[in-house]
Amino acid sequence: MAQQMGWEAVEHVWRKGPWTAEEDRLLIEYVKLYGDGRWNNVSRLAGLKRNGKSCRLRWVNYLRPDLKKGQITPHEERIILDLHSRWGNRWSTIARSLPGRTDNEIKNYWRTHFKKNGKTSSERLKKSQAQAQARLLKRQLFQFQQQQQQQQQEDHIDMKKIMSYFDKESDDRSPSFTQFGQEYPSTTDEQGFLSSLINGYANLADTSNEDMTISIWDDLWNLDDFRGNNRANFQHTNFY
DNA sequence: AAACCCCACAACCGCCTTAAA
DNA sequence: CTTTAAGGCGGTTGTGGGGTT
Repeated sequence: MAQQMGWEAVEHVWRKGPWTAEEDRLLIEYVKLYGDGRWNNVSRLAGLKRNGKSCRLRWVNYLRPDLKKGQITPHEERIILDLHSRWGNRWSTIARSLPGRTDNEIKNYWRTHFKKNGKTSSERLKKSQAQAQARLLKRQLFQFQQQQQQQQQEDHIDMKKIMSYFDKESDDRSPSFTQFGQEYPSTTDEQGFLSSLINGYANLADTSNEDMTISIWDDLWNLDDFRGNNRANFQHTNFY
């Protein structure tokens, strides 16, 4: 074909589509011999008619031995929801918190289980997002409280003060971190993040759907854990 | 039985960043 | 400093299997 058209210089017509067992075997063999990397060498050294990108993707998303097989667990799902509420579609960032899961897997999971639900039931999606947001906010507030308690209790800050701030009907909700004490979060990014959480709480508190609000906060109390060793304290911490 | 639809996930594409030459 | 190859990332599409009509 190439010769017929005078394209002798064309070296490869890369194979595309689903990988065969034989191709997988060749790729695994290549990684055994040369390590993972230099993916553009695979076709030459392993005899695979796949381009480097395709090989890398196949290895990273499917063949890597440290991949976790099987369904996403409820615990992993909560992590995905939490982190997605924090980071948005930064799938690789989210994947770093889920050992053995790939960004592609998490991305697909999110799209099929949550984004799709939004099409058929926007309420369900909103609730899911609100749940994740509320969960994250609560965690942050709890951690904040813990930190403050460790810092010599000099400011006598407690969560009731914070929550009374949130509960104000005032429009004056622009968060001022000095109200919560000093130096948390420590970076500008984190300050922005916590600021958004505070606004998020305000939105939750403003929701007109009382059932949804109750449901969201009910769910919070039923979390298995967000970190096992904090659970007991967490359950006895009244954030209202 | 066959046509159609839906879902889950694998794979590709294009763009961006990084590192090496 | 510039160029280029390689890798990484997020969005999108393709594919196969199972269920429904």
